[in-house]
Amino acid sequence: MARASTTSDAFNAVAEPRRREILSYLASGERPVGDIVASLKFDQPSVSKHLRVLRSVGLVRVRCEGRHKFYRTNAEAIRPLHEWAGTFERFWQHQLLSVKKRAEEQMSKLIPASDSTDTKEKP
Amino acid sequence: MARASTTSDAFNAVAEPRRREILSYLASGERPVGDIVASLKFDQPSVSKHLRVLRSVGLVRVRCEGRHKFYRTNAEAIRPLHEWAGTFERFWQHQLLSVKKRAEEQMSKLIPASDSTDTKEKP
DNA sequence: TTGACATATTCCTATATGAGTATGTATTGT
DNA sequence: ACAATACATACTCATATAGGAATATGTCAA
Repeated sequence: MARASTTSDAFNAVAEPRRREILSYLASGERPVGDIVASLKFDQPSVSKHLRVLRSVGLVRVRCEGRHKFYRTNAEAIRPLHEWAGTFERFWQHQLLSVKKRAEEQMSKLIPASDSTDTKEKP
Repeated sequence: MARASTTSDAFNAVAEPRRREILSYLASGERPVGDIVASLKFDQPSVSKHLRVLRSVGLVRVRCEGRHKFYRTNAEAIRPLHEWAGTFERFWQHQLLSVKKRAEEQMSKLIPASDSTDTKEKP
């Protein structure tokens, strides 16, 4: 089996760095395609194709006005990603604590008289 | 050009659903490969290959002990993903507010006498 | 209508999968 | 030494890109 389609979900869609750039660019407000091309310096067909992928998974929305199409990021669609990653937050916090604790233990070995915290000594 | 390698960064690595499952499974503590195979019901070679991808981008760590290899999720490596998605948080909050406001405006149209907030009327 | 402008689509190609199967490599127990 | 156990790697195959070039579609303006 090949890799899952880029249009299969937000995870696959944002795996492409240029699509992430486009999302960031469009986050603060809608812009016509030409602005993306001019600002990010990608080929126009490339931008169109990336937008198609992003649109297919709901990461961007379009508003047509004459010959312009205004795209904007649909931040809501990024939330599942944020939440999935967030389920690991307590683990990396735990890891940081462990690292801190080990560092402090090393400290106490090197400077046995000192406490492992940076609390001022009581005079 | 083809799609970027799955081993090019965490974004590409977690695009694969099975790899996300493995990461979640290994988040709470280290497990031997056999446990992953037994619990998630993937083929053993498939698990090994996914672990290889995850390891190459630092999403998992290994500890070898005899003929067992204990893998664990390195949550720290998921943080950049969480933070990237987090940069959109204020936008989706803004979107939710807009939706709420529009809904309330609709409400006031339907029930002109009522205020757009749920504040009790002063008697 | 005709031309200019803004976007989208098509065609091509090199490359990278992921699943399945078979096989290789350590390491342990007897 | 030998068999069993635990993982990793190699091979094949169907499929999905992403970029580049060329072209198509749609809309406005004179």
